[in-house]
Amino acid sequence: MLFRSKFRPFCRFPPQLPAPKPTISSAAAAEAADELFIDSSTSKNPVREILTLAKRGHGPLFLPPNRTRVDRQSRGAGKDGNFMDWEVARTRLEDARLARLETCHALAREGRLKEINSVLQQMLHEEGSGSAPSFCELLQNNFRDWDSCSIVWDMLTNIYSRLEMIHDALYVLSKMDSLNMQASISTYDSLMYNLRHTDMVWDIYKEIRARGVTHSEYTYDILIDSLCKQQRLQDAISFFQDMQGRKEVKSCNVTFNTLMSGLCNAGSMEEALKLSEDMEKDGILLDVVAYNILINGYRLLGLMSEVSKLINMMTLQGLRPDLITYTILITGHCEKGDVEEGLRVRREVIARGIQLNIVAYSVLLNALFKKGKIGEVHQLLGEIEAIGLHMDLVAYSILIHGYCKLGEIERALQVCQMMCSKQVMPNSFTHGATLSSLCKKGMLVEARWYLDNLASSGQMVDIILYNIVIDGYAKIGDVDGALELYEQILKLGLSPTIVTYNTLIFAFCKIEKLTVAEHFLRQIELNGINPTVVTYTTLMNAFVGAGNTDSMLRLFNEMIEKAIMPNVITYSVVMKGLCKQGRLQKAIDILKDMHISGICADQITYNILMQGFCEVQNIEMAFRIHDEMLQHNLMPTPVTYNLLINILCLKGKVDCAEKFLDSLLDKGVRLRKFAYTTIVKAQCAKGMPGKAIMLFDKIIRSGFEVSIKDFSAAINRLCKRNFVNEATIFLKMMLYVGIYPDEELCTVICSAFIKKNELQSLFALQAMIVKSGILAPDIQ
DNA sequence: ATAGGGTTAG
Repeated sequence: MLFRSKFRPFCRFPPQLPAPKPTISSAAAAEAADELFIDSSTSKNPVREILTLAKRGHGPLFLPPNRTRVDRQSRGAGKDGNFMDWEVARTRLEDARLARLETCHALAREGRLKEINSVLQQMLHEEGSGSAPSFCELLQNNFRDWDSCSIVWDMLTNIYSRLEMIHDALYVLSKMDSLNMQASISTYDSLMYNLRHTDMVWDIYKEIRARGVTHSEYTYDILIDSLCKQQRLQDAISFFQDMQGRKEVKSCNVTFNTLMSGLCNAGSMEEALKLSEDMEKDGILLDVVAYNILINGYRLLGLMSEVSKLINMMTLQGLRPDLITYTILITGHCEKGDVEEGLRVRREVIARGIQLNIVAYSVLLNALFKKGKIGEVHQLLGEIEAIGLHMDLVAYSILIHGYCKLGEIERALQVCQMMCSKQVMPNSFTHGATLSSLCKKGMLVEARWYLDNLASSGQMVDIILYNIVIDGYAKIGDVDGALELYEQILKLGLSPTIVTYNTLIFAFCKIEKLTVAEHFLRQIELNGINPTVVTYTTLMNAFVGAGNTDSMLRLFNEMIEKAIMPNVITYSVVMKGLCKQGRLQKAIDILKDMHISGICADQITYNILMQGFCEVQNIEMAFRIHDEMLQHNLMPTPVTYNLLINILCLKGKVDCAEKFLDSLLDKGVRLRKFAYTTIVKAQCAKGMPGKAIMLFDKIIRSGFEVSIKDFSAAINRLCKRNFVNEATIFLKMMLYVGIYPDEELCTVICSAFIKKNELQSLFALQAMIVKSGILAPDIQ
């Protein structure tokens, strides 16, 4: 390095020009580099800090290592043979187990159930799943004659079930059966609860009845909830009605509400309403909880008018809507994108003397983040603090996610540290935020490292975290990375979801391996996994990108045949393909189809259609589409304006373009730099240098970051048309903002000076070139 | 028994 700086070689290597003095663009590049850790020694990058903290293992993003498995250590030591041989280790382990089981039996004799509970929980947690057979053997061989043994067996089943080691629980249960021991109702309840998504629940219930075990206050609720979860709505209703008919138990509100909740969450409002009417006919009135369940059902369906109707109805019945009612209402408004209305309800609730809790605030915070209303986020946070509400895991996760999405990773880190200091520990949701922002920045090495660290430190990693990182690989076109992580998922025994598969299909599309992508679709179908609208839309879009509209239409027909409903994105892709083929009328027909089937076209849909018309230079249609957007209450996007301004300039209507731009600025519309520079270029090309200079000045003063390319585009066009003085003004503006011309641009300007015989300017420029070191020493 | 947070396609 030292050698090279002292003795520059006399040849043109390296072939690039030396780096210019600090300029706007290089400063931006430095910032970008900083963000991307290129300069790792000096950067004080917040993401790096997160990672460093995480690396230390006790950083705020990682749970303390309290999940280490005690037995692993002793087994490892035994295998190494350093301290004792394997046989000794095994014996010690078994001794320890026996000692603990003995403790349990002794405690059982004294009825100290809570203590048995904690001993067993600790032990089963350490042993993990698959340990039931060895425990059964120990119990059978060593504790047969203890009078308290059936309590221990029952609790063993119970704890396995509660720790979600369901196979072990069922194993112990079957052993109990063979030893003529009876499980308790709370164990049966727990088993039913953990098997609520399967039809085994019914088998367990039958066993309870066959054995004459008395049900608990939860048994029927668990059963009804389970039947609803398995979409056996009619069975759930019949069971409830039977139960009432038998008068075996007084049908209490809780059981009825459980059924209502199951029906509403299974999307069956009709059944729920019918049931509630039947109940009212029998003189049983709905309580606030029942109303809330129904109201939430309507919210889930997006039917806010029905929500309001029910709130009125409950008020007429003399029931007072509670905080949960209002939270559902606020959530509904926020989901519709109307945070203002959500905030209005909040004011109303407070005026009625009801204090919002952290759940209601979380809903509002999440919605405000999604709208980017950071000022109001901080206002609400201030309110939360003033009231003295404590932030919980969900609230913190919303903050972390929100800040990450806005790119404010420092803030996210601060929140993370804050929550850890308050003993609120991050979970999978929280980690997802960090992982997505790392992936979004293209920092896949870091994301992967972070994910692997979470997995190896025994923390909860779920399929969504893997999906996030697989998508990160897909987005940068690293299919190998994506596939390798996919294999990892399978090795870990996690089940990939359709999102995983869609993401992998996207990865193949991204690197233009469309045959492979479609083959992958066929493979997942063969494995009994149903593709979704996203699967098809991803592939269809890739075919459009490859210029293969026919294949796109083939897939579109295929999804229709399979009754997979296309959405606004699917239709937009179809329109894009048709536009590419020049079938513009057909594209408009699709837009009409969308309206008929009740799918609202959005800005991107219109932009695609507009682009189609711009490509054939049909200004009238382009503007008609713009008007239609406004008629549909859709705010055009920067892309819309870029398209319109570009088409005006392309057709030589430069003044028109400038007037349009001014009218937009008057309306307070934010435009991208492209809209301005398009007009500047057209003005330069059309011989309107004065206007170009004025507009360019406006660009700079509006705070846009201008690049050498923007200047070159103007100067090249001006020089070509002999506007040398005006080109010089651009050059001066350029130097003023700290950008130096490159070799190519210098050549253009010098040639123009020579052509016009402006030698004085030529010399001045050459002097500047030498002074600033724009050109390499050997050609000066 | 009722309310809040994370992943994919234009």
